[in-house]
Amino acid sequence: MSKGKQTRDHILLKALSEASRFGLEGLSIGTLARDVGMSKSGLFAHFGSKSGLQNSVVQLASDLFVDAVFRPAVKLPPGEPRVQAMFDNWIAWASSPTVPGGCLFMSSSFEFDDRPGPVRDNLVVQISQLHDTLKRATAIAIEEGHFRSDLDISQFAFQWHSLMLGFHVQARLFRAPNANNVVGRAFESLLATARS
Amino acid sequence: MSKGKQTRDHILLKALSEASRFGLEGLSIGTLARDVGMSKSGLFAHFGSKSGLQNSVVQLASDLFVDAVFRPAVKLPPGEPRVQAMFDNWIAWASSPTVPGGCLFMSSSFEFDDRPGPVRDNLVVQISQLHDTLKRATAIAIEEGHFRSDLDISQFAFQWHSLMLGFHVQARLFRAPNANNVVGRAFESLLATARS
DNA sequence: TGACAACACGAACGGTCGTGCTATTTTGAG
DNA sequence: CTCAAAATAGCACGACCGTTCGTGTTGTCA
Repeated sequence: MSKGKQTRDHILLKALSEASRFGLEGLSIGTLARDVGMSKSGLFAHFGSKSGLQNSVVQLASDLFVDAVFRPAVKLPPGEPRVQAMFDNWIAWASSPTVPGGCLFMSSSFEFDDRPGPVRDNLVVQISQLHDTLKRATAIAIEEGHFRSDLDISQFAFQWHSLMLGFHVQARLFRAPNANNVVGRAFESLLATARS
Repeated sequence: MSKGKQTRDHILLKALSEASRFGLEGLSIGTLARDVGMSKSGLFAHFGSKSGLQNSVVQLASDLFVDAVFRPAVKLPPGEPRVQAMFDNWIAWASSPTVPGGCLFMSSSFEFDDRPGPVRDNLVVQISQLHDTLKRATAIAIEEGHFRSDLDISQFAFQWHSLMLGFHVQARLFRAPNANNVVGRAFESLLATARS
């Protein structure tokens, strides 16, 4: 890997960490440059603009999310085991030191819902893909006979996604120590209504 | 009402509108002053600091929320009717022109979860009260015999709250036209699991 | 090793940020 | 009508914002 890509990756990892805490808009090129120990202009040249930096962070977040949440899950038997693994991995990812402020897609969903532009567009694409993967996993669980055949897939994915948002609020805003248990029980009861 | 209070209220209403779109941190004293047609320093004097302005906006949001969501609901018969009314009113509030960016507490929960300070503290208090009111309404529905006596109140409130967050994402990020229907069905199915 | 591209730097730009001051205007009570 | 108090404006500040430019330094490959 060339020197440039190495630096770029180093910057982005730090930027993702910052963005998870203070938002994508909270990213500051000057502060970020100081944190990684280089000049503002040197860092800036890697991305061309602030929105370029933000989009790169979103891309990295997406890649790491897939690696941490989805990819390990598909190694398990199809159907409910995969669904359960995706849920568990997602919770674990949201508590990973890579994103000390929690899953970037959770906070960014609210930060950019009313900020038109390329970053918002990119976020919508990435989060839609995420949401679609949830639906696909649900569909497979139906095919495998684990879930009811008349289960509404969109409805299930929506409730699943909602629970993850609720978890974020309990864990990060309220700092509730039992947030993991609460969301776990809620998901289990969601599973119960879905089983055949 | 004195002239000062009048101006203050006018400022805060506009500030709430802005904050619902771009976040409490996205508020800018200069921009806000231009919008309401007064000088930066004149506006500033009303709040003493930016966090003073932010806290005042949170307070206003809380007052208006109670007026729009909770107060009309308690005029209904206690129990499930009130729960249902709170849900409906909350959805309506999130689409009200007063908050063109949606319910402020939804977005602020994610914006300030990692920003220590007086604004975060204030938000935690207000949103906790909100959450407690959900729990109280649930408890009453149990007392009235509408809900199962062994229903876990915290669990119910958590799932309720989560659905509202999910609704925000569907409606505002994805701009899903059927967001109201989706969340409505989800809440109905949540009610179904809670009934005795 | 020499040459060229890739990379990083420092300085500066026009703006906006929140926040102090001091004046001036406006308000409302006696 | 008067006059103190309240409200607003004007101006300036230091800091930081994203961005541009010209120049040096460093890595990469022939």
